Amino acid sequence: MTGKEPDRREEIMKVALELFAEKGYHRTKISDMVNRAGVAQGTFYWYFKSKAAIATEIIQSGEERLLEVVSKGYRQVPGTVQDAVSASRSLFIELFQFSQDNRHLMELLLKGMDTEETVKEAVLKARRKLEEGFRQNITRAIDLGILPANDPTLQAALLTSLLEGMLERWLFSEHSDLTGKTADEMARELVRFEFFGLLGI
Amino acid sequence: MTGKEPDRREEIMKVALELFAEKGYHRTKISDMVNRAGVAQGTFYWYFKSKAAIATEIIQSGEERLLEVVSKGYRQVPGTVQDAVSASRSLFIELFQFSQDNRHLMELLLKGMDTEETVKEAVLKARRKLEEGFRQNITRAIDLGILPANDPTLQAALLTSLLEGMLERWLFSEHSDLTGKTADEMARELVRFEFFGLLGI
Amino acid sequence: MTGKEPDRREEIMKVALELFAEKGYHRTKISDMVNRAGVAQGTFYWYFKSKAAIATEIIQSGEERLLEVVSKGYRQVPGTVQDAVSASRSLFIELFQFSQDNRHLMELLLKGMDTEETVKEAVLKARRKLEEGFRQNITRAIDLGILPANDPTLQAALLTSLLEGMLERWLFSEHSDLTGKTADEMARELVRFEFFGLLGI
Amino acid sequence: MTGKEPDRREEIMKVALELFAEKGYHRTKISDMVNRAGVAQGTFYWYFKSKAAIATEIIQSGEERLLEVVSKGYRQVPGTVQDAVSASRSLFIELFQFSQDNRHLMELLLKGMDTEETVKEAVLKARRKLEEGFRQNITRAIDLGILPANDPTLQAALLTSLLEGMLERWLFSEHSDLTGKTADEMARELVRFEFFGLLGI
DNA sequence: TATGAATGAGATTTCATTCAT
DNA sequence: GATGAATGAAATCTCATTCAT
Repeated sequence: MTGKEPDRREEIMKVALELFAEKGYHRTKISDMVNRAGVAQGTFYWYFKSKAAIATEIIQSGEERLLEVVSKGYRQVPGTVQDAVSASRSLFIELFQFSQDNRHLMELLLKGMDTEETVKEAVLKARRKLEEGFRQNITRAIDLGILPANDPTLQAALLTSLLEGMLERWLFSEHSDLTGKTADEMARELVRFEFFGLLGI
Repeated sequence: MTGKEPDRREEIMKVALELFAEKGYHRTKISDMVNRAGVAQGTFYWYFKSKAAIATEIIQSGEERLLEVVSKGYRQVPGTVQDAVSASRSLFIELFQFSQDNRHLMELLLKGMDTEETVKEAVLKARRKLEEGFRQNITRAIDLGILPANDPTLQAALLTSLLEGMLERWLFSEHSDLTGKTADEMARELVRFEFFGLLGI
Repeated sequence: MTGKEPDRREEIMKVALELFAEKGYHRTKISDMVNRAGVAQGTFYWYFKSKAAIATEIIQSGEERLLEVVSKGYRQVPGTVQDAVSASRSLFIELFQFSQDNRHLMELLLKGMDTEETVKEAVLKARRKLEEGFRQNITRAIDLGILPANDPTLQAALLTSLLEGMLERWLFSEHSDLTGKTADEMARELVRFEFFGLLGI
Repeated sequence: MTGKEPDRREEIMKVALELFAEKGYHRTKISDMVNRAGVAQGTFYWYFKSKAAIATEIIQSGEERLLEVVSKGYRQVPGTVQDAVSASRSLFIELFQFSQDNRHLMELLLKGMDTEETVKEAVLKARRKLEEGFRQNITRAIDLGILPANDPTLQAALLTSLLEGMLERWLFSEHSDLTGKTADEMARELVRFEFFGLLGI
């Protein structure tokens, strides 16, 4: 009544995200969600149209928050290469931190490809938007004469690949040495490679 | 006797791989496989224990062929940076070509994460082995003084991320400009970035 | 609310027991049960984990009711042989009557040996408890000096064999002359043999 | 060629009987039989029409051998009660020994009731014939004035119940104390009860 | 809003039996 | 006689979704 009672909808979304991340989309059953949320099976369908719908909604709301981070990171206009490097570094620090705070979401975004068409679409859209953000930034840097005039779409693809792959290893791969690193360290390494490649300092 | 009679086992594996790539693991039913292969439902179970079993077997046999490409690509010993660059380039050309010729397999390897535990393990194992191949090569280049002494595990992770991400975009993303490029062009761009980063020539 | 609405769970158990008795465990399909109960296939699984589970539950609840009969029959303390004979006779009358009223249950208990391990265990447990009841009674009669001091475990085995065999013939064997007899007559004959053997009056 | 080559038919029947006894009729698959017999799946159907057919045949051939034992045991004509007791005792010794030597067969006969109709019929027929043997013997003893003139059909039923139950406990029940007894001891106890009941010496 | 019982389409798997060689 | 691959009917079970209250 006062706005303090536990918001069922939020609660269900929260546990759904947890479960999707833990077990994957297909192995998560509606019954798992409602059990963990402590509500009845029917209640789920009062709040959500279907399993695909809740997944899609989770992804979309995650996408918004993710893009916010990206857009915030691109506010300053770099003047020199050094400016661009440090701008990039702070963006990636933000991104790694966001991912750490939202690891369930990131797991869904990075692995949730074998699902119903609509869910898959939502995932792809979110990832494409991220890549598009990178592309715009690269284009601007080229326009400003900071980066050489290479194909910005391609560069964005390379950069996003790098980010996605490193996030996956950092957050989810027990077999990787990266698990122990901080968001800062990860960002630093990624940016070094981004600008200078294997031969870089 | 003639070597012409249809090998049911091979046929079912071929069809299964196609379907896994087309529709994903979960949306592929045993009935889809046997219908397309033109055999009875029971025949599937004569050859394979379960759906997870056929997927695992497909992945393992793919892993072998993939690693063969990688090991072949690492035979020459580079003397200079230029040697290393061109060795890397030919390896990646091979890898992109292999992936193009085995796009279904690659789809499974790159996207098959929401599956039964055993299948997922097989996928991860294959990808880890690939990364390990890269790591060894980088280590050797550092030992030879060709690359700066950075953490080779990290570099391998960066490199594999790059490859996996670019393969995904090149082969499966209709939204990407990359679709039109040749294996050669992809390899060339990837290697440029690999060695010189965004700032490279 | 009215106590009249059909209890699905009870209904399914009732129907299942009927079918187990009519057709045997293996020839009874889940579909038979739900068809006869007039519910959907899935409903079965709302109430029971599996076919073995419903059978086990049926047997266990039957065991309880059966043992109640036995324990009730053992209340009076016999003073003479004649007391013991008539106590035994009234117990067996109860047992034959119970069996007639629960012929389906008895069929399961007497014939349900070729089933899943868990079901078989439940059947054996019920039968062992019955035999144990007999053993205690015989022991008491020996202690009271009413019966000669022979091995009570053995005597109980002999007695239970008699009961089980005669129940099987009486209830289920169309080839037997026994079918026409009443519970009273069956008990009387059994008890005569129990105490005096073939040579008895 | 020489009559020495392993008789496939016999071999399959032997393992089938083993398996029926070990696992029950339903849990025994044709594939189990042929695996253990070391022949191909198809071979089974060269020798037997069906699973039910082999079971039926096993039971029928067992029935013959069992009845032979019974008929042999009934050759002497008793003059006194003591004669009858000792004749009965030697018959039961034979029967217990036969059962020990043919425990798989007896397991099938005593427990094989939840099977296809034809198999069930074969089992029942064998058991009925045994009971009929007892009945004839009792009738004769009554005619000779050795036993009181009670209903011989009923007496036979009681006696067969006793035998079947005790066999089951002796051969197959790990929970029973009887397992350690010899065929002789079992027969002696059974005959004591048969003639004198619980009150007997 | 909330419940939880009920549904039923459909998926996987089993296995006795057949058949071409 | 013998093989073993192939069949397909049928059974069990799952689970997203609906519905009466």
